[in-house]
Amino acid sequence: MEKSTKDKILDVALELFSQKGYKGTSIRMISGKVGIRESAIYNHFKNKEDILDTIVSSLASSSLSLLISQKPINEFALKGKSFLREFAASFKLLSYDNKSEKFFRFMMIELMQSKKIREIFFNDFHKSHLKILSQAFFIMMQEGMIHSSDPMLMAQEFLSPLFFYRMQATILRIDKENSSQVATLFEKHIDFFWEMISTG
Amino acid sequence: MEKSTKDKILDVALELFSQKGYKGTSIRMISGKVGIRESAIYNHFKNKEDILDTIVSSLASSSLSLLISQKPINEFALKGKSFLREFAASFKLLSYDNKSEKFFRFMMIELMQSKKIREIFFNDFHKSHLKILSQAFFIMMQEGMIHSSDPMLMAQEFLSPLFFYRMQATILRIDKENSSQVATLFEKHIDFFWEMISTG
DNA sequence: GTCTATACCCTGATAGAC
DNA sequence: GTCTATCAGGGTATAGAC
Repeated sequence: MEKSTKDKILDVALELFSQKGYKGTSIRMISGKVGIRESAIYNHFKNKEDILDTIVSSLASSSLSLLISQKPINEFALKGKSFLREFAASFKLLSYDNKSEKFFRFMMIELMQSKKIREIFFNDFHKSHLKILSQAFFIMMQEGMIHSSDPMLMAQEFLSPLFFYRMQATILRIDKENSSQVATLFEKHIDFFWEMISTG
Repeated sequence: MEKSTKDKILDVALELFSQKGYKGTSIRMISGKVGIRESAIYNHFKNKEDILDTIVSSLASSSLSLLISQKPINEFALKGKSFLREFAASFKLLSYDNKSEKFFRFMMIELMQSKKIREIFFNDFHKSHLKILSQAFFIMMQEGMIHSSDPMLMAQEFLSPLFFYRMQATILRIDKENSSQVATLFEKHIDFFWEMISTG
């Protein structure tokens, strides 16, 4: 199965967008890497923005929240520390998934420049994670598994390091520097956090 | 005291760089906002990159670490929670300082695109904060003020939310949305964190 | 679906008059 | 120190042949 030209364009565009941002990537560069002329791009996409929109709408909704929100949250929350471990593992895995990683890099570049990306970041990315986590912490509190506190604050406090460690790992890997030390922080975060909140 | 043309150029350039990034800002836009012709820019700076370098070298070293590393770290660390409160307050204040805020936005845009900015982020920004915090936590552990743990991990766990909350506040303010809810997170973070680590 | 050719705009930068 | 004039290069996009 050969990849269609359209898919090749999308792959190359995501690659370049994640390295140089939207404005820093030219139709010329995309077509050159795909192996066609600039004008041939316009047989597949209306214009440059159309390429971007296609990529964004296919990658915007976080695969993490989809993964978890399949079943009712109770089943997960009652697993306590294991739930947090699984959540963090999914989060960490995303930074090793090729497309997710590239989209994350692109999102970071555009976050301060594009309102559309900011909305995706908050709605699809951030809020959906906070919702799952705060619900889970609420249940854990009810069950007496963890100390009582504001579940939403706890969710923020739990999620922030995961985001920051992912960002650090991404940055280090750009320069092909060793990111294994940062990678261990994901697991250490779980141990540290659980140690602090658990009633055990 | 009138501002010199050179300073006007630097101010306008930082403003635009923080909104559109380095590549997205043209000499024409800068000169236009300053009120001179493109060519007049070159009487003050060798080229576009020279403008950037001047800005970066004047804003790179975080004012926060300078503020704190004046005195030996012991004096601060022994204050326990108050030290953390002061640290977070300085961190929060930076996001309300006009130039610091603009430089932060610029740094976020360029983090995935420029190796130079990545080095500044890690060396001037991140590592210096981690060093201060880990030293402070180490002292607090010795004094029995907080539970024993890995001081560097604790520093990472303490700093990550501060960074993430600052980033959220910055993003919200771009769209002129209400950031007061995020602003309270800085203080809540201190209470939450201290509650967890203190032996009291 | 891809090509050549072309239109037109924006970019950073320089030369030389004032 | 600022201006006008000018340049080469790269940007998006379209028309029309194959």
